Amino acid sequence: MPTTMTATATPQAWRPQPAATPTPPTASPVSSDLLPAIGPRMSYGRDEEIFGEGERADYIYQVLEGAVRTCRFLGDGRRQIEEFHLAGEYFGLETGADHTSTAEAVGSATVLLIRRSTLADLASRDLTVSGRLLDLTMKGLRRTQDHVIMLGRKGACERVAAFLLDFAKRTGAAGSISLPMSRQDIADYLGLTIETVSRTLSQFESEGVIALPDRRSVTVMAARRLEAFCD
Amino acid sequence: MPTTMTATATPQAWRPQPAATPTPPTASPVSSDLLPAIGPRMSYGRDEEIFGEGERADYIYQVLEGAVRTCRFLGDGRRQIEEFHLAGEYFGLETGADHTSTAEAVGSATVLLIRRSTLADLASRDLTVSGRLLDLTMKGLRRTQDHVIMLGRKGACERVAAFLLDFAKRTGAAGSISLPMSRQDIADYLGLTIETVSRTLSQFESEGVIALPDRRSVTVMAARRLEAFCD
DNA sequence: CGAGATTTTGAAACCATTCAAGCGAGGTGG
DNA sequence: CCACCTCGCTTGAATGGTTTCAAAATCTCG
Repeated sequence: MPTTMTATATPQAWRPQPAATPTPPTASPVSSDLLPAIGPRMSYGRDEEIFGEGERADYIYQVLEGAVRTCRFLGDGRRQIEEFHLAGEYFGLETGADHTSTAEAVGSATVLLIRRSTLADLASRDLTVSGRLLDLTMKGLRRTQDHVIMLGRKGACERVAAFLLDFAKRTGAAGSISLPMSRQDIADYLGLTIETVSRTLSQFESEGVIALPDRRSVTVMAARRLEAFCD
Repeated sequence: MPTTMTATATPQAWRPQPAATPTPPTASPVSSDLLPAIGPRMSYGRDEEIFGEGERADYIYQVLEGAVRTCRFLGDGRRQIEEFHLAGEYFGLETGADHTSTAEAVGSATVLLIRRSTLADLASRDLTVSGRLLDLTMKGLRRTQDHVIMLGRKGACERVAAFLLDFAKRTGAAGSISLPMSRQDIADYLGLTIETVSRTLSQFESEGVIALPDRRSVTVMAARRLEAFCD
């Protein structure tokens, strides 16, 4: 399956080097709502890289605004998005010294940086922190396992339906979903091609299961019927 | 891709109810080499269930002998194996109250049971334990992410090649690999059908990359060439 | 309004699956 | 001990879902 060329022509389309400069760390520390840690903020523009695979992992991150995608690349450019991280969610936790994935802003995004050494320090004193960290990691593992069964055993319709429902649930959008990511992002998350994603959405629309008001919105008309596609 | 019926005819073939009775917990506690925890042992026969999805997760487990598979099922019987756990490895860690996967013995297997409450207790006192637990979980997450990119973006040859190399590496088998699992297990791990796995192995053999002395053995003749298939 | 990028749609090709048959090892009973 | 049966695996042929290739349509933004 020498699959998907992730991008059309220019790599910059989906893996752009920071042409726009990231907002430098602000002095104003903001306390995180989940971990009692503080740190600087950073803002990124659409498709900007937050960290790259192989870079040193000195921080972990929490999304404050926007959405972030973590992904990995195969030698020939094939891309697999591991997860979309929405406001409030954490990403960039590593067990080793380096990042094993790349993180990029899906649209404009602001993230909170938490120094790993600070966190380790904190966790060694406060049991709730280390517990929270473990819980967070396990929840991530669970989600990734869901991803595995989807990619391993589900067809295109099931994948797209599951994606829409999951996204609706996570954003708390009752009915109308606003998608921050492109079709290519969705395809690379679902292990499909952009064409298949588009066709599947069109099919759902023609069946009256969803409506597609514009390119970045999906209205769920019949959640029940969508669920029936999931498995 | 209304895929793979996991089993041929009888569900018992791959999800047999314990006809053979599991060995009841032994009185002799055995200390674990990784976590300073002790507990009873249990032995299981081929394809016997260790715990089922939805059951209460009172223990975590370490493989002492043999191999264990953790998997999940879709409504229509499709199966996805999440991981094969070999001697020394842990499985069954959960963040919630219940197991989210099913665990079964691949062949005969012996496992060490570690009571979750005991472990939690231990972790709350000993920082090395809680750290070890987090590390373990993160390593599991990393492996699952590897699984995701494989299922999402790799073709059949790449999957089988990667599986063989990973298994060889984990068992420390230089050259000759002894597979405890069936072709169906491999297929359900790789998100393929049994026929595709078989064909791919035959192809590798005909190309001189591997040899297949018997059904449960693989000899890697040209590791370098096998690696080239991986991505 | 025009140019480029993204998305949709169509047709053809391809890879993996499905369906089906044959092979071979292991176990059982005569 | 061998015939016979079963089960797992292999192999072949046909089908089909997804991808690939190509082009039209739509949106975005200067």
